[in-house]
Amino acid sequence: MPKKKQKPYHHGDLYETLVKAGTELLTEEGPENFTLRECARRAGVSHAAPKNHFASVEDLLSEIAARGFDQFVAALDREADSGPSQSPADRLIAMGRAYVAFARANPAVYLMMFRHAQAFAKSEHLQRASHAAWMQLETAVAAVLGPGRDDVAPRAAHVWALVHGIASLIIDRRLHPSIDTETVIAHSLASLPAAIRGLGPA
Amino acid sequence: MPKKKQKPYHHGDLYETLVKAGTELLTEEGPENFTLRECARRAGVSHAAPKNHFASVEDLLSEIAARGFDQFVAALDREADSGPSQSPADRLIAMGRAYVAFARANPAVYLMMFRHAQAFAKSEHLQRASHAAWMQLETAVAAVLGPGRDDVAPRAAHVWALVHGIASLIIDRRLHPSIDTETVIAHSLASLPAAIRGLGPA
DNA sequence: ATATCAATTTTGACACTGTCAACTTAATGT
DNA sequence: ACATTAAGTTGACAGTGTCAAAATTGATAT
Repeated sequence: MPKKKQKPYHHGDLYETLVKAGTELLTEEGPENFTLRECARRAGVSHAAPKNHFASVEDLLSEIAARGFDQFVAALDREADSGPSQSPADRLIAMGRAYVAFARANPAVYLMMFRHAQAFAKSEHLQRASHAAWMQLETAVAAVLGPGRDDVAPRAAHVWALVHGIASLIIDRRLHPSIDTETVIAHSLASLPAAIRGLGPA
Repeated sequence: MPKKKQKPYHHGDLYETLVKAGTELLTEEGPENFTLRECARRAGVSHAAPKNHFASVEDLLSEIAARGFDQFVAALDREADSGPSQSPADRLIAMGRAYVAFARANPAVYLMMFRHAQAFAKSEHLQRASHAAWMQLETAVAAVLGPGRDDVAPRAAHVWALVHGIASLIIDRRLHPSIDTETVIAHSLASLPAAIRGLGPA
């Protein structure tokens, strides 16, 4: 668990500086080239200085991921209500579009946000922020389903899986270049409301 | 590009031994703890011996991923025709179930199969095997859609995104423990045929 | 104001890693 | 039989995360 921000001593505010430098390094050089020592270099301190604020490199990445979730939730909230229509289905689709857009705009941070569970267990901030994102999704899905449904959670998981899958395939460049990304996003999201409502007792 | 398998010299067949040792190391210790030197150790050779067969650690991982794709395609083919029904929709759902099952059974290898695009460009085997998996999916989706559709590719991408998303969320333990995994899989896959067919000119 | 004290940072070290060059060993072809 | 080439070993280099000890800095108490 990273220490809480204290009063600035020598450096000023190394904790925040490291988070900022780390985020920049991550987005500029990619997750593969992320290095704690390079973060320290960019922050202008020695290689072992981060130890006082982050017990390990994982802790720094967890904090970066947690802040990614904060921005993520804010972005989805913003976009959900920005469209012309206000129907729950349209809101859900708008959120899905914002979800994928966020992932494409911040691929490296997005990857950190959805890494192995191990990092999640150790960071309170990350757990909290991640939970907030889930609640946001569950609420939107519940609105589409209407009252009296007992399967909100699995349906929300369905939505999450689809948008997460689209985002992941795009980020990792798994889709063949001949496939139009925007079409995939539009078609897939459009089918979502009907898909989660279910098609009767078939 | 890794060299082709030759006749055994000193070791016997180090190429194959390294692939096997690497796969075991990957599944036993996870991607984070994968090390070329540990592969060499397990193969009983010196730390630099792999250099003769794999120019870099990425090349070994690419070969492991390529073989994962081979098994993957075989497993999906097997499962697609194993069910009682033979309708295209049921076949697609069976393939989806097999997809997720494979990912859960081989999480580490699965991750390597869908990692950075960079590795894909360098390995012919990986490119070929990955392409075969895509063709397999496109064929199954085309059967569900029926003839005369010009949107097979984006619909196939939709299917891929959903199953990849489900598999990824499960592997990374992102779903809350209170959510029943099997229900999510069953519900999500069940909605797939109707979702990709589209719901008419709504 | 000065001395104390604790938080912060630096220095140096350790055990790792991937990769490379040079050397040694083994197998093959002629 | 011997030269050639492939395969494996040894040793090195730069770089990493983490740790312990030392040094430095700012705040605090006297």
